[in-house]
Amino acid sequence: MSSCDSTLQERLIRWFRDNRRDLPWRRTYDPYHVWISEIMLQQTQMERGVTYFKKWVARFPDVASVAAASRREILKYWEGLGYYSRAANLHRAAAVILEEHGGLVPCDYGQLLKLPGIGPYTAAAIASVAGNIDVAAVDGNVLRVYARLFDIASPVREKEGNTRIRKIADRLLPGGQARLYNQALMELGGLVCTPKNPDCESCPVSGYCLALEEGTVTKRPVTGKTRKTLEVTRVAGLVFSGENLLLLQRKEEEKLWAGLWDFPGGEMKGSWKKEDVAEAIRSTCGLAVRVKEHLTTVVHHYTRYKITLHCFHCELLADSRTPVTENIQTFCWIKPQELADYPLPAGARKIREYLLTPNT
DNA sequence: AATTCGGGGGA
DNA sequence: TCCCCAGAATT
Repeated sequence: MSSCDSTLQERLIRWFRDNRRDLPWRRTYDPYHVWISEIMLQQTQMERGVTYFKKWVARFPDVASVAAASRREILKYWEGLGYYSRAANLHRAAAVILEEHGGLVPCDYGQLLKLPGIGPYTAAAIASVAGNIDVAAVDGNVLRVYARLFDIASPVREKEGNTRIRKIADRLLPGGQARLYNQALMELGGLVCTPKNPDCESCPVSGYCLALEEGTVTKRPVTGKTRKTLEVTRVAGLVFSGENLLLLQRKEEEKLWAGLWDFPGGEMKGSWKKEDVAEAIRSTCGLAVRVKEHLTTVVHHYTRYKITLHCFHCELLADSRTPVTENIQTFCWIKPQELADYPLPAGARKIREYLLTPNT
């Protein structure tokens, strides 16, 4: 349009200066803070990320404190945030940073990329936001903003569209201002150029937006095909031996909920009865139990799964022995109140709430 | 290139 | 219900 009296970059940066959210890591841009925030914000919405970030830095003020902590405590501070491999990789990376970088998070793109859990986006984000290094950081927000600004008709998550946008991002990056410009793009995507109901009226660069001009804003970005929801049935046993409750730790090698603690049980195919629950517990940890009453059923969703988790009160049979650790990392017998000390997956957390909430 | 990994929020 | 979120690692 003809009313552009300043560049796209100037407008975005000015808008960012005036409208940016007051986020904790934006106070000093400490590389350690930026690193933690970027890992936490992967596939995670800002508000949740900020909550976890504040708790995290209060307990772990620097790289050395992360490296010195136990995996269990690391996971406890990650509990509920999901994608737990992020926490494991963060823990491993802290050891590398302590050993090879003197405990200081590097701001070099290549060095960052070598660290566990840091890919192309996160390396670029830390280098530019913490170090103001000239490198474009392309996340989901940036894909969306550029797909609209340039009316990109090819799917942004596939090679052609993705490559086009990355070239645009490299070309438009204003030298010496990567810290402000990259954040401005992402902030615009988060506050104005949102997936649904974008607020084009208050967009500082609407005069540059081809999709707005073509009337295709709601069609951009083009996304790939979606998959349908899968329903999964799981069972969990609260196995009591007197006052003590059995809790298992999942193996570090597990893909799902690695290293987290959980109740014995597992996925059930097709129909199932109490005998199947007992068998699931036996196959998990080798214990023989009597399945007593059904206690509660919790439902939770993640990605494209809908998990229905049935929970049963179980009693350890007198002739049963100690748990077998072939399929688990380890186990412990605890008082129900001590469940608060262990990092649990969402389903088990809901069972914990059920157990620890009076009158239910 | 396609899958998998959690969980919550918003429409 | 479906899609999205400051993606990375694996297959």
